[in-house]
Amino acid sequence: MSQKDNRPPTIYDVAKAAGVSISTVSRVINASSHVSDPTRERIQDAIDRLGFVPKAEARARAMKGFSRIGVLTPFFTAPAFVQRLRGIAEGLLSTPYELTIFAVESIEHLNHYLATLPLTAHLDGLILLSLKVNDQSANKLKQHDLETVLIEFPRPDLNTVEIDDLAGGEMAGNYLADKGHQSFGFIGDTSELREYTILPITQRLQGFQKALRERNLYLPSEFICKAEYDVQNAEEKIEPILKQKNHPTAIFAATDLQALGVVNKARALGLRVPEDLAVLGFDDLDIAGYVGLSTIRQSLEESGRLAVEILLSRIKDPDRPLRHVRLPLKIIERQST
Amino acid sequence: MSQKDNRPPTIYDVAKAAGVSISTVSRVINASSHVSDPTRERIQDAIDRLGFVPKAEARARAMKGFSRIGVLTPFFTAPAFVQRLRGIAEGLLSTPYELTIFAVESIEHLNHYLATLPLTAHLDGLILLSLKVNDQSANKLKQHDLETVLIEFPRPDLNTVEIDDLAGGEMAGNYLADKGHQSFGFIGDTSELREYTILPITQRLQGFQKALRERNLYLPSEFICKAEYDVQNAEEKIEPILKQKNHPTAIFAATDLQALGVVNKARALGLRVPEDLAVLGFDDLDIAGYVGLSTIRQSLEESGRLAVEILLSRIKDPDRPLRHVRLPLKIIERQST
DNA sequence: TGCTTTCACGGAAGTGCTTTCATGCTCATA
DNA sequence: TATGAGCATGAAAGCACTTCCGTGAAAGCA
Repeated sequence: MSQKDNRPPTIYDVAKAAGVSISTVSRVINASSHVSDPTRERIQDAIDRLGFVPKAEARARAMKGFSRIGVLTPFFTAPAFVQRLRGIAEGLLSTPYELTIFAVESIEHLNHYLATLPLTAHLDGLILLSLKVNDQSANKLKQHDLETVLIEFPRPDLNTVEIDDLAGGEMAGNYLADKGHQSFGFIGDTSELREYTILPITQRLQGFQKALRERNLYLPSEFICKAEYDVQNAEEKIEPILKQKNHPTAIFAATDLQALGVVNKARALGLRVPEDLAVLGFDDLDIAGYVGLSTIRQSLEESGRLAVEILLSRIKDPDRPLRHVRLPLKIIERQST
Repeated sequence: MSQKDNRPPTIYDVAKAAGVSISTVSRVINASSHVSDPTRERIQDAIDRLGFVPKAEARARAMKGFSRIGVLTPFFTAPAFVQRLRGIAEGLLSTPYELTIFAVESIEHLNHYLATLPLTAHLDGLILLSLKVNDQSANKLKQHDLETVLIEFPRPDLNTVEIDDLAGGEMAGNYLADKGHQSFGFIGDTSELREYTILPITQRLQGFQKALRERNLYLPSEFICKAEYDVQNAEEKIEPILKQKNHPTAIFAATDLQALGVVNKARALGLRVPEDLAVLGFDDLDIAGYVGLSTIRQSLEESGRLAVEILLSRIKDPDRPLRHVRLPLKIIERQST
């Protein structure tokens, strides 16, 4: 019995017990591969037998960062956030970084997070999804050297991943006009509910109007409609418009969920989609593919992956310049137009 | 400028700034005597100025009462996991607990997590989503006193939240038979792809068959169909069945995504849903509501909330007995049946 | 004045871990 | 047969501290 008195076992004891070097033990404790199965097993065995627990303090010392990246997200009720999150998780998959999610549910909550996370959360990096960052918070982040990437919120002094909502609106207008439509409608969501998120429907609408205007087409204000970000509410709000005898023949919805509501209601009213009514969404959620909705793809997963990429590259080398990536948009034509 | 870039200051930085050796700084930090007053003051000054916090201490503090709960999930590609996660996040919202997500992508990966997380992750609790836990891993969890809740995997020695898939299948059978159907089909997913997850379609199928048998109805094996967990693949796989002249009039899909594929394909083939073909799904994903799919609700969010509740109550009082909750299922009738 | 104490302080050796680099090994390729 | 690619492994160099030991100078005592 070569037990070291009654002191807690160290990695050396484990190594000796398993007949390997401490490096190899460290490898099996951490995710690293490059350890053969039999060896790994022997080591696991020794760990269990000795009741070895790595001392957190020693680890902290030896390790560079915390291996933690945090994501601040409006409470993920919306599919768009989920898909972005998926991209983030995917990007982090082959890295040693942990993914910790902080759900934001009010603007105070957000600002509280932004004030305290850099100090107490022990993060190497932070990604914010569609959240407003004011000057004060931004300074705090920079002051504490917490690398940050903003998705879907512009800020010259922080890394950002954005899309061009105005251009997206224009694409929609041009696309529908090219299809020969003459009368249009728009449905967007009322984002006033949440002051801390931004859902830039206004810009999408402006782009849409701009494209139409340039072709001498017109979007009547009575065909502009706002609804909550939700299928059912969109169904209700669009109903009076679709019931008019000369309803628009093409509707651009600022989000896929609302586009789906429009399609549902149209069908329920006996309108054929796309023959009687073309519907174009925005986002390209998974669900758009499932139900054959034409839409403008904004590469949600990609935005997450990209944010991770930017974050990790800056963590690795803080001297890299800030990046402001604008993701391309693309019309995905399916069966609703 | 002798600034150490952006890295947090170390004891060396303080020593240099105060013009002393690190030993002396260490003495000051640890309140040891044998330091002259002027020197002590100079050092304190430097400490304050640099905002020095001993790293190990910081780490230890961070990990002390961790307030961290981890979720192991098959890489959240499937909406069902997302909804469970949503329930978990919701349950954690008003608590001081952080939510850290560990995405599992292979069985080795899972077992590695199970072997090392109890040691190094500093978690107060762990929730596993639809993941297989073997005896060895379970022992490890218990041995390290890591409170654990399993969702959708049965184990008498750990807390569990489950549903009764067999009963769910029976509900489907009874429901469709009550509607007067005489000929049935089934589509389920091939979960062989991922040995680490469990998608208990077999039981759903068995329950379905059982209910039908008890009414002297029959599910022909040529109408049992397996597809990947995916809308498009379901569309493809169900096509030959729907094309037969006496195709079934009711199809039970073991998951909503596949149900949706069936509905899509049926419509594409000119069949009316539900007049010519009734389709019943399983899960009640958000999307089921969006597209009017009848389904069997398994309260995905609720499973997450419940898991959190169980976990927190056991963390608070480890003497509470293990819990094995079985969530009720409910038929949600919409437009596809 | 000479000698021991005392005490502030620096040097350097641990501490328990991670990580980089070097090495030998086995296969597959030229 | 030479070559190298890939991988499991060990040796050793950190990491950010603590602590032990030793030194020189001031202080105390005769």
